[in-house]
Amino acid sequence: MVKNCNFVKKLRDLGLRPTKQRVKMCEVLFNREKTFHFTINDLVKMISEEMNEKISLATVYNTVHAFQKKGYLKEISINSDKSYFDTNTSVHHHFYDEDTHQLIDCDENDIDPVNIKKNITGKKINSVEVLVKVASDNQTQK
Amino acid sequence: MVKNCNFVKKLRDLGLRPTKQRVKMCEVLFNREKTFHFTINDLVKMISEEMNEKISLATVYNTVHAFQKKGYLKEISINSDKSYFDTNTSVHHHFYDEDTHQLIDCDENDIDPVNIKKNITGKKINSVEVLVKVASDNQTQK
DNA sequence: ATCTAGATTATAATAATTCTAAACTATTGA
DNA sequence: TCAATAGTTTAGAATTATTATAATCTAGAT
Repeated sequence: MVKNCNFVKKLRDLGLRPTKQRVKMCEVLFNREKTFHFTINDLVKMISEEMNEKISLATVYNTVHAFQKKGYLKEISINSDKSYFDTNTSVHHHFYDEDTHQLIDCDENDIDPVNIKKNITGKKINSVEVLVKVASDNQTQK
Repeated sequence: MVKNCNFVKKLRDLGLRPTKQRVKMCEVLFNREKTFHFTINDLVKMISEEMNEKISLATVYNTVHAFQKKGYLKEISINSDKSYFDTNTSVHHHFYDEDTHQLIDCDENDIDPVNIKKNITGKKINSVEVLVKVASDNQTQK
């Protein structure tokens, strides 16, 4: 458990002003045992459930993007009508359940390191993401 | 090069009525040497350039989704404001250039097979996609 | 305490996609 | 061959996620 004052420090270290909205969002996102996945909509709901006052939608977007840019959140590559974010910023991969639209973390034991043998001149690799799409075994392919 | 009549047969085999819109879209998508990536918007442009009459946007969406469902097109998992499709339906992976927003195919020599050691009970693996995000080497991380 | 750059906010704007319901057409079978 | 019909196409409206705007507010510096 990280205390509020630590979020203030953390935000300062990232070069972000520790406004009360940002600190609150840190609490909601990072003050927990386990990392998790969320959409902006999920987050807005979580915030309104844990708060008296609300945070404007625009601020939620701005702050999530600011956190992402600073490497404090990760965006996950799924083709979806909405964006998914992950509070687990370590290198790891995902299963995506096409029936329930749920994301499941892989840990390092689930997938062997991916060996990239191609490289593109003048470009550096920023990330390597594996997405394993799964669906119910018994249903016909939809 | 596949001739039109073959697209008619192909569509029938897939259980899709060979309407003139669908045949036209087959020509635009599959009547070429190389596979390629596109967004709906790209495709609409390509169609209008290659045709006198236009195909309604709704039909383009419907048909792309029908082709995808039948395995005649693949959707690529990128987080983006728009969906990317691929006429190459074989198992292969992608580089994504974050500077230019271009997708580049990997062939089987570029990335070793991904070894998935986890399995989720009752679920079967539908696809395994690797996305390698690259960006200019000399620029500061944005 | 005051100033100011950076943040927050409500709302409008944008853009991709889906929905709707009417018109159209490929196929079936009489 | 032709009418019936189920499946398609269509224009436009509706929906949804996201971004832009511009006024107000505030954290941090002086």
